[in-house]
Order: sequence, then C-alpha cells, then structure tokens
Amino acid sequence: MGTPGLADRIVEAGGRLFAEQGFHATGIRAIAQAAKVSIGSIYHYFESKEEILERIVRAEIDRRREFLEGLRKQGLPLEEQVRLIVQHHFSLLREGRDSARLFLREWFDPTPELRTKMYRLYDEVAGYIAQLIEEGIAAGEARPCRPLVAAYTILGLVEAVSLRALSGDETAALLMEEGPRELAESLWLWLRR
Amino acid sequence: MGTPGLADRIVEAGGRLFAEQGFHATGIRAIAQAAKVSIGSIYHYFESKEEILERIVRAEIDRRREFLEGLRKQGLPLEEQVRLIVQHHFSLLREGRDSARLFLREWFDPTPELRTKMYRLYDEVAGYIAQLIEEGIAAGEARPCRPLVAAYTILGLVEAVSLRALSGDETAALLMEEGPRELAESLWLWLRR
Amino acid sequence: MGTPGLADRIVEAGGRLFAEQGFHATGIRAIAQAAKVSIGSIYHYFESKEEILERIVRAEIDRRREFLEGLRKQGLPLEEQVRLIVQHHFSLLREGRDSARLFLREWFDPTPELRTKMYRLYDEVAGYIAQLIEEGIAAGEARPCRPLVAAYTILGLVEAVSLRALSGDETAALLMEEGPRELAESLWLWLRR
Amino acid sequence: MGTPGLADRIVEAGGRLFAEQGFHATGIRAIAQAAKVSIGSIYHYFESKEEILERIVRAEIDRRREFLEGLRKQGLPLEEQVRLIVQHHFSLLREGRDSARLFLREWFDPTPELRTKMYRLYDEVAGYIAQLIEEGIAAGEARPCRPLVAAYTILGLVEAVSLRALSGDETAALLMEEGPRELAESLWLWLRR
DNA sequence: TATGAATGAGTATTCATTCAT
DNA sequence: TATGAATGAATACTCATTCAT
Repeated sequence: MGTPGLADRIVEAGGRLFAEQGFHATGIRAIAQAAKVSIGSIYHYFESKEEILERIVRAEIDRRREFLEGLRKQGLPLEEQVRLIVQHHFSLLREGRDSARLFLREWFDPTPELRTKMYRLYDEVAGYIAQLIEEGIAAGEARPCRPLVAAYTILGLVEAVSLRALSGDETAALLMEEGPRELAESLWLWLRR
Repeated sequence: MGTPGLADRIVEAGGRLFAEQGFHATGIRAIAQAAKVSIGSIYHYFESKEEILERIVRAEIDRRREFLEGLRKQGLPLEEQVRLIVQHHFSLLREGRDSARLFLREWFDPTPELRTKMYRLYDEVAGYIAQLIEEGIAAGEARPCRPLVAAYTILGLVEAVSLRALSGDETAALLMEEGPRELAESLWLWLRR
Repeated sequence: MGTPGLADRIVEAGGRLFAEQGFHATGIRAIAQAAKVSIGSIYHYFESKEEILERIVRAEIDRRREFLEGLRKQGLPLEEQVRLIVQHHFSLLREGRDSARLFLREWFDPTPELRTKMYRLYDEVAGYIAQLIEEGIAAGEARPCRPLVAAYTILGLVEAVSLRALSGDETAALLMEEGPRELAESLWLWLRR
Repeated sequence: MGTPGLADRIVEAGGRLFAEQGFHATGIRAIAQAAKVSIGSIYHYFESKEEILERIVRAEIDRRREFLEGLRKQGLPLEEQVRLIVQHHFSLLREGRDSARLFLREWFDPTPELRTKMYRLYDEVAGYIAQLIEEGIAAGEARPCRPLVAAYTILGLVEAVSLRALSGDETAALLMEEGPRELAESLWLWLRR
C-alpha cells in the first residue's frame, strides 16, 4: 500500500540487475538509474553495494524459512512435505522471482565475509529441513540417516538442477517441466524407509 | 617433458588464482607475476582474461570426460559406476585440485557468452552420464526414467553438496566425510530398478 | 548564560574537529553529530562549511586583539610587552586551545577567498603589534625599523616555532619548554635600541 | 637532457598545481591534463596522489640541504652564512619556484603519516643549520644558545615571513623587498655574541 | 526554527588491454 | 617471441548542499 520507499526500490532494482548480469557486472549507477533514485540515496540507505546484496539474500532466505515453518505446522507425511518443498522451489523459479535466481548466483564471488554470511543463512534453511527429516525418521517414515547431510542433499539437488534449468535453452525447458516431479520422486525413493 | 611453455604456466597460475580469489578479484598482473611471465606474453597467447578461464574450464571438462570414457569401457554394473563417479568427484576436491574448485565457482559471474560456453561444456559431461544411465536402463539395472534429467540430477547433487563441502567449516567437514558414501547410496536407491 | 545556542555549539564542535583533523577531513555530518545538531540547523545558521571556519578564525583573532588592546593599556616597557606576547601565545598552545591550533593549520588550503579573509584578519593583529613597536620606537626603547615588517617578524617567528612545537615529538617538547624564553630574548635583542 | 620522462612531467605539473590551488583542490585528472599524461601513467609511476607530494617535498628538501652543505664548506663567517641562508630562501620565492611555495603550504593538511615524513625531512634541514650555529658558537662568533632551538627559530622566522610575502598584496610586496635584509640583520643581532 | 532524506557532481584509484620496441 | 610502459574508461563511494515538511 502506498508507494514503496526508496530502500525498497533499490533492493528491487538491485535484485533484478544482479540476477540478470551478476553482482560484479552491475554498477551502482545502473542500480540508481533502474530504481530511479540518486546515487546518494543508495548510500543513504546502504553502506555499500554488498549490503544491498546481503539484504536481498537475507530476504530470500526469510521467505524460504517462513514457507518451511508453515509446512512443518501442517503435520503432513514426509513424502508430501518433500514434494511440496521441491514444488515450492520450482514455482519460485517459474515465477521468475529475481531473488530466486540471484540466490543461485553469487554463491562465490563476493568477499569472503559475505560468503560466510551466506553460508550461515543457508544453514538456517538446511536446519529446518533437517528437522523435518528427523521427525520423519522418528515417525518411522524415513530410513535412518544423518538428517543434516540429507538436508543438504535435498537442497543441493534441487538447486543444482534448477540452476541448469535457468539457462533458457532446451535442456533447461526439459528440466523445468520434468524436474519437479522427477526430483520429488527421486528424493522420496531415497529417503523412505 | 622439458620446461613447460609459457601458455601452460599462465593457465596453471590462472587456475590457481581464480580458484583462490575468484575470477574478478584476480588481476592480469597477478597472473603475470605468479606465472613469472610478462603481461605482454599473456596477450600473446590469449586474447583476453576470459580466454584463460575458458581454457581452464575446458581442460577440467576434458579430464572428467576422459574419466567417464574410461569408466564406460570397463563395463562395470551401474551401481558401481555411480559410486565411482561420486568418489572421483570428491577425491578431486579432497586433492585440492584447483580447477575442481574453480569449476564450482565462476558458474555465474562472467559474461553471458562465457556462461553459454560453460553450459555447453557441462552438457558434454552430462551427456556421458546420461549414456551410462541409458545403458543401465537397457540392461535392466535401472528403472526407466529420462536419462538426461537423471544425469543432471546426479551431477547437480554431487556438485551442490561438494560446494557446501568446500566452505571449510564443521558442516563442510561432515559433508566431506559422509558425503561420498551417502550420496552414492542415495543415488543408487533412487536409480535402481 | 543558560544553554548555549545552536550556533555556538556548531562553532565549538567545528573548531575542535577542524583542529584535530583539518578542515578538509572534517565533514559537515561529523560537525552536526559532535554538536548534537541537525545538518539542517548548520545550514540555517551558516551559509557553508567555510563560514564556520571563518567564524572560528575571526573569534580567535578577536581574542588576540583583546589581549593586545589590554596589554597596550597597561603601558609596560616594550621588552616586557614582547615577553608577554610570546608567553600568551605559548600558553594558548599549552592549554590545548583548539582554535590556536586551528589558527596555525588551514592557512592555505581553503579557497582563495577565505585565504584573503584570513590575511585581512591576521593583518589586524599585526597592526596592533606594529603600533606597540611604533610607540616603542617613539619612546626610544626600540631601534628605528619598519614597524609592520617587525610585527610580521614577531608573529611569524612565534607561529612558525609553535607550529613545530605542536608535532608531539621530542623536538616539539624541547621547543615548547625552551621556546618562550628563548624567543622573547631573541626578539628583544633584535628590537632593542 | 633530452625530453623529460613522464615521472618528471608529473612531478613538475603536480608541484605547480599543488602550489597554486592546494593539495586537496588539485585533482588527479588536472595533474594528468597539465602534465599531458594519462591518468594511468600517473599511477604507473606513483602509488597515490600523496606520493607525488612526497616526492616534491623531498626534492625541495634535498635542494636546500645541498645549498647548506655547499655553504658550510666555504667556511664563511656565521653572519655571512645567515645572510646567505635568508637570501637563498627569498630568491627561491622570487623565482616563483613552485615547490618553494608548496613547501610553505600543505604543512598540515595531508594524512598524519605524510606530516610525520615532512617533519622528519624538515628536521634534516634544521639539523644542518644547527650545526652551522654550533660551529659559530665554538668559534666565538655567536652567543651560547641551544643550536637546535635557534635553528628552528631561523627557519620559522624566514618561512613565516615569506608565507605572508606570498599573498600578492601590498604588505607582501613590502615584505618581499625589505624582508631579506631586515631578517638577516635581525637574526644576526640576535645570534651574535 | 528545525529536520534529515535526497541529490549528483566530484573523488582517487583500478585494470584489461594495446603497441612500439 | 617477448616486453612492460602507456592508456583511459569505468568503478565504488563521498559529501557539501538543498528543500519539503
């Protein structure tokens, strides 16, 4: 409601441009122009270009965490939960959600400090999934395994495949179409008791 | 035999530095210094900084392809092949093979052209794995599925997990230790008939 | 009496910061923060950053002029007057009086207009000293000389030495300790009939 | 001989511009333009803008040191030496020697590190003068005093007066004309036995 | 009076690339 | 082949100043 604040416009424009061209290739001037904001305003709200990226990533993580928290409260069987997690991820991609794309990019390029922060945020999400799996094991739905390793396996699998699915070519289209079902099935075959 | 040529020295130094610091953070002067080569020589052998990266990536892909070709000739059962593919990947990481790290980095940052090239090279490897799976299906070892999607699943899974395993923290250590066995098992549970 | 006005707080904070870090290195925001005043208020009371400096310098000049006027009224012998002028200057420095330090700084850096203003203010002080000398010559205490040149000599001598005395090292300590007596003596040896 | 190298052109242009407008007011682009050199070349030869200033100051100090060394070898009476030091200084100013002007400027503005360097260089010159005075005392020409304090007195006196003499107004003209004789006389009256 | 969000020209510096030798 | 001096467009970021509230 109401017009979005400058900070929001900056984050939105930054997210889009970073996702399209990469963090390094996106200049602060381009962000300012895209957000219809002065360069000075960017630095009024953010300490640096990196802080913009950080905010974007944090927001994306938050969204995923909320989804997982909501999922957990529903008490669905683990198989269904896995299916929904995979679907959720792909639907974010399909919507063309910029930050979903960005999230897959920039894992490595920024300074080590940012990378450390990103790992920490990522670990939060993995922790949620590990919890779901742990409960699934306790309920006898899943075979005994290390929940955290399994969580990273799920996340990694889903992200790596969706990464390829973003390229825009034929292989990408195939993965985008068949990916969700095939991945959810694979994961369940692997996790189930 | 004999001293390596200038081009080799450049590729070797570039690979090391790109992997350590990233493509953008590595200057051409740093490469020149590390390779004990003049800046002029770099441009004598390579058109641009990107071409150095391209060569490094191509070499890495070639090494993997050779491994997969060799694997295929041995006619092992698919379960064993999957196990060896996973193991091979992790052992490259464990050796600290620079280009293996690099391969995981720079997936996204460079110009779109380079990205396209990288996809193409990556697809080569995926194609080899898809072939192995196709043969496994034909031999009744694996359940029917889309081989290319399955190949990307395997590659994506392995790379995404190893990506996290490179961070150097505790989670990374856990993934590095438990990852290969757990992943191979997962993949086989999923692929088998 | 009562709380000092905003303008005073700004001048006080500006004087301190300029003296500590220099005019260029001190931002308007730092002044606002130190004075616990909004940026807007600064521009309400002053036209520009330079005007703050100008006010500080003017105040310092005024203080010196007052001292010199008071000195003149006492009708002391010129030798004594010279001694007191030197002492006064060093005691300002020793007290750590910010504007005394500032006065020695920023002689040159600001825009030409400000420099001109500073010269004019400085000339006021020199004029007072020249007057004292002129009266000393008339009274037969001092040798005949150009009073204005002599005044600049005195001012320059004292300031240049105190400049060096501000550095905080060993030489500075020596100058701070021996400077006042030695300088007063020198000046009198040189001025006296 | 032959055309001066790029580094020389940069130093020359930098010295001129710094002296005219001050260190802060002189941009690197202005130096590049004035020296008819690319910005890149400046950074090829100098690490930073400050390094240019440093080189200029060092050169100026070197020139003065050479003059003082030459003076000392001539074995003139101290009175004559003092006269020549003062004259030398003023003749540098009169020649419009840029670095002489610069030397008087920028005593304070740059970073603390540079200031420390400048003090150290300045102390070298003061040390030479102190030596001359010490020998003068030993020879019975000068009254006993602390040579280093006396040296700073001489330097400070000369520089402070010449500082004022640079302003370009009437007072400046008076100081420029009468300064050398008057100062030399003053100093000798003060130093002599 | 008083505020501080908004501005954008300006800054020093970097770095891939070229080219005369 | 081999060099490295020379280039200059591009970069992230600063900061005095304005102005609507």
